[in-house]
Amino acid sequence: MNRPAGKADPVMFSLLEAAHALEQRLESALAEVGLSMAKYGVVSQLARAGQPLALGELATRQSCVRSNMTQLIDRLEADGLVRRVDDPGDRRSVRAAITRLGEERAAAGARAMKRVQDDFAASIPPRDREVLIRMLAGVK
Amino acid sequence: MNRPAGKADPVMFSLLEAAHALEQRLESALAEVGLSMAKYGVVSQLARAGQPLALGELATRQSCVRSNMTQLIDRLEADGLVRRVDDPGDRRSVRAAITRLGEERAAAGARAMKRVQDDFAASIPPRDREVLIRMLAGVK
DNA sequence: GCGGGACGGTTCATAGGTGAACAAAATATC
DNA sequence: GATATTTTGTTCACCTATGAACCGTCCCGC
Repeated sequence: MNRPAGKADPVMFSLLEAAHALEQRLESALAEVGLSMAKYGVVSQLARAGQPLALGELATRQSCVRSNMTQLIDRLEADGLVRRVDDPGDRRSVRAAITRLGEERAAAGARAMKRVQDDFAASIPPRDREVLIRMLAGVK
Repeated sequence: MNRPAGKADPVMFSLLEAAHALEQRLESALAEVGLSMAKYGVVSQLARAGQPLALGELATRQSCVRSNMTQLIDRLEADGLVRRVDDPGDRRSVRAAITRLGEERAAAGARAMKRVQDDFAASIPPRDREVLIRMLAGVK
């Protein structure tokens, strides 16, 4: 994202840089199957749910605001990965239904994610794993 | 950023979540002095440089593309924290000069950053510090 | 000296994110 | 049952970021 620069304590910035590098790797792995992190989040959520989900529900699950989900679903709909469907039980609500193509992309995306993840796991010495988990939990 | 969700390996996502939480804390600490991470990066760079810097140079230092710096400087100029000045030696070049107000904000931003940083450092057991540094370096 | 790159900044389209304001619909509350 | 409140999605304005296209300027090689 940016270079806060300066001498500063290197640990915090190392953490931010490492996370950023990791995000870049995930983004480019997903890009190969025509997805972004944001889009993958939604289609994988829908694929796992096995049924259409309300936009507000999706926003909650992806921890973002509703207006963001509106736009994201606009783009996913334009990509043909998702369809907006009415909720017969609540006329305010709009639900997102995954398409066949969306399911295929979600599956391909999951494989791409797994490759990066395995790669990452392999770069962490098993001995250090617990230490890392413990420290990261403390940051939240 | 988003919730990749699923069971998945928790370590990678813990790292991403921790970094995200940290970024949020930095953003809100800076927001109290009217800055964002992006803006702080530029004004602190200029304050440290002690002289106007070319936009391309700033973009390189902040690791972003030049078009992004153009817009960021637009906003900083609107905020009155920075001024565009000509480079007498190269008529293509545009340099950013920090204003008095910009210097004040940079200083206030640095204090805000330091608070978060100290807070973060305190949450890392000194014993684990080296382990964390080593692992994060391996992720790059 | 001049023609062709290389370089520097801007503009535009696109993507992803936020928060405020809004209309329509669903619920409470009385 | 009529009124007030909450909830839902959208729209809008804004911020940050990228990459392509563009234009003016600089500089190199000939």
